[in-house]
Amino acid sequence: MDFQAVEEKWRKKWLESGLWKSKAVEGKPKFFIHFAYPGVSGFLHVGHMRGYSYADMIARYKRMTGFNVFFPVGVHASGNQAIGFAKKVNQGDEKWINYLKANGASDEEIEKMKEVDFVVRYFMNKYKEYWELFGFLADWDSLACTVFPDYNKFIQWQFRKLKDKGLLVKKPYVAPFCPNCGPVAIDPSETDISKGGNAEKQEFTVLKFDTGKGYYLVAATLRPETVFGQTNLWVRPDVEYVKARVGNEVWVCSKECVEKLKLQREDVEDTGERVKGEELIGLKVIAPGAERKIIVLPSEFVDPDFGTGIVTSVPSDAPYDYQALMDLKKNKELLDRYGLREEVEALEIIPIIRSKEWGETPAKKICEEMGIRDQNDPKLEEATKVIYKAGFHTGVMNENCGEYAGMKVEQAKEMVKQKLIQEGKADVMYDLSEEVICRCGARVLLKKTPDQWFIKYSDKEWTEESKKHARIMNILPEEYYKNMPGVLDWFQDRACARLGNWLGTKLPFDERWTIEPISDSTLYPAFYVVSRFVNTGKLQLDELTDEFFDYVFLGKGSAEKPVWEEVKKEFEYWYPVDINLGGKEHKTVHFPVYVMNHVAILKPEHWPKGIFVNWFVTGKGGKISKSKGGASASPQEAAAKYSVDALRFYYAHVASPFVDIEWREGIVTDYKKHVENLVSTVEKLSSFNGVDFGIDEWMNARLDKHLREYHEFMNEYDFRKAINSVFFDLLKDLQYYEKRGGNSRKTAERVIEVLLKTMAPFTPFVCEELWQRTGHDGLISASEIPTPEAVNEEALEREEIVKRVEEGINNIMKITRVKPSKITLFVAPEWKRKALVKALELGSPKQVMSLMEEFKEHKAAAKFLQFVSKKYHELRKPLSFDGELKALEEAKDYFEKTFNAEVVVMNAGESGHEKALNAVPGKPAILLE
RNA sequence: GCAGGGGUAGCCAAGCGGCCAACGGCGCCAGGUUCAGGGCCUGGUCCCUUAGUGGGUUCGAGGGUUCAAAUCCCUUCCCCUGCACCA
Repeated sequence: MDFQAVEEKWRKKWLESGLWKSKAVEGKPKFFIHFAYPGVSGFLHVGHMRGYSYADMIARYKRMTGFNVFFPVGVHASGNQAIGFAKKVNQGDEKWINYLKANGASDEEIEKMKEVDFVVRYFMNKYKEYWELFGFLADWDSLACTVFPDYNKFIQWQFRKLKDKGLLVKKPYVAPFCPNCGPVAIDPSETDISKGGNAEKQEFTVLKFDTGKGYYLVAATLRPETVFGQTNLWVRPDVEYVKARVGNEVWVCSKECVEKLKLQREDVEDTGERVKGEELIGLKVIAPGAERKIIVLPSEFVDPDFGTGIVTSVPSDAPYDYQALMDLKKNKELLDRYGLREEVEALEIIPIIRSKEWGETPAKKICEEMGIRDQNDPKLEEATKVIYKAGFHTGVMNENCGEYAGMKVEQAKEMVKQKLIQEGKADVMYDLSEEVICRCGARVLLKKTPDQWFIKYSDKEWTEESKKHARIMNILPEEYYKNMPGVLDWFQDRACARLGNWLGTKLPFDERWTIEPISDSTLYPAFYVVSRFVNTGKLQLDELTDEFFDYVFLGKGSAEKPVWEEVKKEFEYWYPVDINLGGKEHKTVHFPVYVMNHVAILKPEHWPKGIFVNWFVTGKGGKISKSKGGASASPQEAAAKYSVDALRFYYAHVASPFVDIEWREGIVTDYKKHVENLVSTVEKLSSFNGVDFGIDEWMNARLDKHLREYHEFMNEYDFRKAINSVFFDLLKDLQYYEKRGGNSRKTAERVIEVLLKTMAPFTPFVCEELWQRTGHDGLISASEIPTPEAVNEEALEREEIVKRVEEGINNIMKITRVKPSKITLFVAPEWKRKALVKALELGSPKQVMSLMEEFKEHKAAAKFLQFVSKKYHELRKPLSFDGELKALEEAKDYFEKTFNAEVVVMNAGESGHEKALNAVPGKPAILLE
């Protein structure tokens, strides 16, 4: 079969059919599903298609089981990604342009991508193409984009609602900031930045050391509790330090530090005075907390770009300090130059914290253990981490730490810091743990915004209400359901808007601010209903007033135009959302705010009903990155290579949606074979032309069983199990059916119907094609999946007996290497059945042997009851003697043909043969001769 | 650190109190198929035993609950993910 041609054909037919269009139908059950729309972030790869495909599968299944389905899609373009892309094209960034070309962008398109608007439209259309390629029956009329004016109006309405409810607050905030681009996000995927994705914002305690000369030396530390062990200060002799006015004090620190401080507080001013590090050496200053005079010493490891450029030395607990001190003590020449020999030689380590593992002078211990060479040894970084961690969790403050003596470091840390700040001996500053460079090339620093807008997710009542609702939601997987209340509790206020030039919606009451990408994507499923009306020209942009949204979403006011009424009806029909599907990356970001915003703004009957979280497709050893990903994992290439059906089949079946899967070409190839197998199976079935006989009863019972299981599993969205039943198990059954001589046309037709319809949600193209080829009219996608008849359990059990006998004969033949000419099957006599039933009624194997009394007249009674007792939990109520006999008699021809031997069936009770005693109800004894 | 998830046979991966020596796939072994193009089918794949429905040792490690544990509880080791102006 030419899969690509078939796909093309049905894509077109589906589009023409309008099956994807959604309209409220009074009285018909509805199903609203969507996935968290992708951000404009480059081309997608096969990994992204996994989750999206799940949404389409569910939508298709629901559509084929009597639901009216709404499956809208959208694109998220807020933020600065598209801006960045346009900038790259403008700059002629070769890497980026090659990437665009490799993914099929034409020269004209690339030229046009100098415009941000075009970038957005280009990728939006691209994403839509992927979805169409994969056969989605999505409501294309509802397509929404977060930077389009209609969407903006909706978001502005939403933010006015939040503000009215007092859920927007302003407070100071410190965040990464680029001097050119404004606020940036630091995350490992490095969307906004080009370097430093793993940097963390750290809060330093700035210790102020009084020089007695009208200015302070300042040192930043992450370990304020170690102030008691300070022995000296470190400065770099070659660095020129700055005297800066901070409030009404004068601080001495590095130039870089002044720049950072300026971003974090308003009262910083460079006095223009400079002081060389050298000049500070030998100075005596008062160490805050320790309250004693310590000396300023030279060192090499101090980085003017980190902290304040001056370091307080705690050689007991800081490996760098310890090593620098040791180095200095050895360096007589240097000491003599500064005339510090005596004082430095007299410096002693002051133990202040003790821990089980590292004792009282951890820095010394670890430096010795790790064999640190000198203060420039890179291993010091690691040593510092180890000691910091151990000290923080297991450390206890020593007696020489005043009121903190005996206290755990974990506790003391914060208390010491607070006290120092209170007493005016310390302050706070923020710095990044490593260098961060913006996409534009500038250095990213931390900046304080005094009046940052936040959404007040910390609100107690709101959180509680949301948690309460989450409990009645259908959240998959189960672990996430259990986790959701915790996530909602953990979710604190979120900065929701940023200054500067970003794509997105302006805050309606303060247009300097652009709403940040997460915050403008919380209530948007509601907007899909509206966007359909806008896209089809039934609503004009200027009609999207607050009154309109109030009326449609909240039922407030009255319809100014008839179309308002219509939109409202649609909204009320489709809402709430049945499933919001998204990747696991949304677990602690999008989903909680999605729930909370619904709870805050909409009526309870419109709060979301379900969340479905899917995991990723990874490359070898990591994520397939869409920005770095090659064309090999592109949806188009994969589709051409394996067929879309094979890919969808792969997603649905290869593993649970709730685990990561590794993209392996060989595995996908297997699924392509399975699709081919589906085709050939249906072709074969079409040629069946016989009539029903015994085995058809079994085949039909199996079909019913598979159908029943299929629907059960699909209701839990367990695609893998559903497919196992209705595809893999069914094909096995079919093989067996043929082996047993089945060839009924009627049965074959039923198999075809069940197979194609149940598989249609997963492999829609090939099912549609085969449906047509087997002479059916209409779209299979628009048909109903059959529901099962009552399963004929007895027919199933009869065949199980036949299978057991066949297996038994094979076993015995193999072991004995006997090729029998006569096979005798001994059917367990009636009394054994009676005994078995009675035993099962006892409910436990314990008392089984007490039945001995009743059956003692039978020679095999003891042996049989022992067997029953032992296998108690495996045994089930047996078929009647006649039923078993019938099964074997019917299969007699089959056995004779298979084993080429005479087959005799008889009542074990009427045979004197020793083997006959082994007969068990449902499992005849076998004699080969 | 805080929060969450996980460790199952050579590998991937189901199972989550009895029907489990443990689904399925890959790999490997044997056999079949007038079979040559990343085929298909049958059987085997922890050890032993055997005219089949039997025994022993397994599900990171160590304890415990139970008539019964891969499955529940405790302790312990190891791995992964998230931690917020990122979608």
